[in-house]
Amino acid sequence: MAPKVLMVAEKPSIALSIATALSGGRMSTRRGSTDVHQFEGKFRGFLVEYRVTSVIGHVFSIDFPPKYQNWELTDPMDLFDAPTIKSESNPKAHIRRHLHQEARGCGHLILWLDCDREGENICYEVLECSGFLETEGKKIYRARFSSVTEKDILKAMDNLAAPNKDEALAVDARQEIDLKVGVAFTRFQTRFFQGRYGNLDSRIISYGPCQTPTLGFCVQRHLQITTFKPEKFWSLNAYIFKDGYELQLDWDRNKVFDFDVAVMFQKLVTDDGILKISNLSKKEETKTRPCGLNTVNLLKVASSSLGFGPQMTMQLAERLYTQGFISYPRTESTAYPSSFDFRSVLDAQLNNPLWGDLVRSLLANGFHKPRSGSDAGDHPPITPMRSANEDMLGNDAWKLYQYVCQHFIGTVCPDCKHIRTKVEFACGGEIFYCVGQQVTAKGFTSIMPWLAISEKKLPSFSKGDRIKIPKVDIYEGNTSPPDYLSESDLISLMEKNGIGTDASISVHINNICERNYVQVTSGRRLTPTALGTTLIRGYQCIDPDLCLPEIRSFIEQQITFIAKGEADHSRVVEHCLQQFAQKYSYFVKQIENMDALFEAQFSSLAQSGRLLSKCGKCTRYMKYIPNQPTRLYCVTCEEVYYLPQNGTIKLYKELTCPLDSFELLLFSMAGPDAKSFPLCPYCYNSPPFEGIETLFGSLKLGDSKKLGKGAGMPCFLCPHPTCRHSMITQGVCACPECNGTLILDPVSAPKWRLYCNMCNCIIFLPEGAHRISTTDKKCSECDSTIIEVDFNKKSTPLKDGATLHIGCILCDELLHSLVEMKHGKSFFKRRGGRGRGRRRGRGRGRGKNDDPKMSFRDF
DNA sequence: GCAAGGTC
Repeated sequence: MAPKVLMVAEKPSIALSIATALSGGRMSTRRGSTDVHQFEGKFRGFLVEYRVTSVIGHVFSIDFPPKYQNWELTDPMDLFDAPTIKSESNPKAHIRRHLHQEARGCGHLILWLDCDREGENICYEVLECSGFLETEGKKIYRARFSSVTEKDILKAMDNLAAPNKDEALAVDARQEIDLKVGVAFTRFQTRFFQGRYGNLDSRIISYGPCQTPTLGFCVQRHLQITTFKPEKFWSLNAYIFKDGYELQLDWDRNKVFDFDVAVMFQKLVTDDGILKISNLSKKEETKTRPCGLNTVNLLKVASSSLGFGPQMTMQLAERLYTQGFISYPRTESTAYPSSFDFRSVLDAQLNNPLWGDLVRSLLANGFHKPRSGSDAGDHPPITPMRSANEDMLGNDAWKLYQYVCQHFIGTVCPDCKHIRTKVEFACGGEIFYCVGQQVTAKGFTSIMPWLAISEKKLPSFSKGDRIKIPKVDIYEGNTSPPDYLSESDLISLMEKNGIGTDASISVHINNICERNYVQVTSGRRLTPTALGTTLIRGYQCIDPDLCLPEIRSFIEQQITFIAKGEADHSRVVEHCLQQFAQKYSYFVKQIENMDALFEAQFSSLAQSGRLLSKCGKCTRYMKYIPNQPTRLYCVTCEEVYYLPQNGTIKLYKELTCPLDSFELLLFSMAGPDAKSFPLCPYCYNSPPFEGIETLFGSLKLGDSKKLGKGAGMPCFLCPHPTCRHSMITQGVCACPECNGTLILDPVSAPKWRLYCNMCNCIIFLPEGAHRISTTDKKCSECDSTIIEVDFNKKSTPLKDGATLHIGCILCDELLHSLVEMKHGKSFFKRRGGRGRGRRRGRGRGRGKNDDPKMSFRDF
């Protein structure tokens, strides 16, 4: 059997290109987590079976172990020294399993990951999954390629190298530093400010080495605008009449800031009264055609000309790419590889009704190669692939596609040529001028008309001409502040300062919008909110480094030492984290300074909200703060009680919680089939239990997510992960002892307890009860309400959907006779010896029954 | 619930 060679690319499309190039299109494709292309071919002189597949970006992502996931119990400072774990980024895709399976039986592995640091890091993720590192005799190769053309792929196959561990480690370092710094600061400031002010409407107050400097740019501009002091200025406008029309001349000094000086110059000019043409220049200028389109430029144009935000642009571009209309949309490069086939790209556009003619003439008369740009070694510039029309793509995607086409055609068009004429006039020692423009060759501007040169004709002048000045006006103006940063300006700043990458710039901008730090206003300009501004001003007064772009470049520079093999990975990480931990600790100490700014900006809880329900501690009414996060604030106790979000809240039957005397509330979820449930604000905010034995084993903190399917719905009411409170339809009935109201203990699951709010009687229900409701039946013995209990299938020997009807909680003997199941079988064994006259105990005491399952009180 | 980076 032929030896097997496995090849792994970063994304399915590259795997396909590689397989097609190496097999000449003669391969078979197997579906899997990602497609596997198989074919036979030569490798180092031997006939082998190739398998080409891919990952989908990073296989793993980094996080903290579960122990550190609880915000309440983890000091963010400890995160700097915490261990980290890597888990599959997308467990559902089963990439790890896929690679492991495909690697079986393969003696050679060729890594075709993108040729950048991230790609190098993914190489080692692939190595880990494939088991290639552990097995002796298996060969690992790294293909280095700058494009996925057949030529480049074959060249890479002839020059296989080894993966670069240092570059991979540099990425590991960045991941760990970003995680620890971001999460520590985010948790601290979120917990500090969250709920502290009434009109502070953000649930998460995040911090990150990319998003925060991005916000910093927007706020910096905002501060320039708000602190701007307009200044008066004056300028001279000279007018002449020539060839029958009036022409305004510009003043060489542009403007002066002293009115008397302006008047003096005006006098000098009017006293002279004659303009002499002192200089006349005429030269041909070139406006060069564009170079290839990269992601950043696409985002800028889409925002400024098409009105699409970066997030939307990337979504549209992604769709156009997966449908084969454009090439890969995440690229830094503006230069095409030398072997690029421009002709076939143009061929695909021949039938376009808008630019087909232009393309035809370019193909017939020869076209230019694009202006040389920069080759980042990642992917070629964004280029149209298949031809399309508006009906195929839909309005927005069509606009973006159209731009990509126009830009591409522009890159292969001639440059635009124009003649610029400048006439200079001297008068009274001052110089005035006017400029004319005449286009001689439209070049690429015919397909990109928004870049066209506007023509301006001038009358004919000759050097030495003397012209009488009819009037010289003084124009008075005010200097004006700059406008808010446009998205396009911000993208430029981010690119210039190395914030984010082609793939992540849009995410950072989206982040600061979603976190309510900035708002997109007309013309896609970014206006910081009070929260955004206050945060940045806060960093500026505690530690300005925290919001400067240098914080990113510092990390990049440090990890570059690792990538170049100049420094040890763990020492660099340790050094960086030590510095950030120091910054963190200083920030925590100084947070009061930031809080002072918040206090000035936001209203205190005592000033906001309306009175809603009574506090169980001081019995006074607490305030309901409707701004997110919605919460109650007790002005007397100065305590905050968070409420479930995204719904409405009102008093619940004026009942109080038996555990803490807080008034119960009724929460109704939003939406058409909104559910409602009662809750106690105090219990809802109580810390969760740890180590409790549940239906699902011993429970640890942070386990609630793991319970997953089959565990039923988690509780909306309390933080207890196994509480099934949300499923209770009616949790109250009459107490058999005193006819008071029985209320479910909100934190007692899975052992439901009923409390009586009058006599403090406690009644335990059988374990596993997960839904409790009152019925309209009455106990014949004592006239108490009969309640109904549903059991979870996991917790009882009952069949699915079984229901246990329980009789009167007090009168034991009735219990037996009332037991029935929906599926016809009895849950309780029929036994003798129980009957009237048994002890009618109350409370927690364990009864002496033959069968412990028999009595509620035995649980 | 938190970062930034891949990719879909």
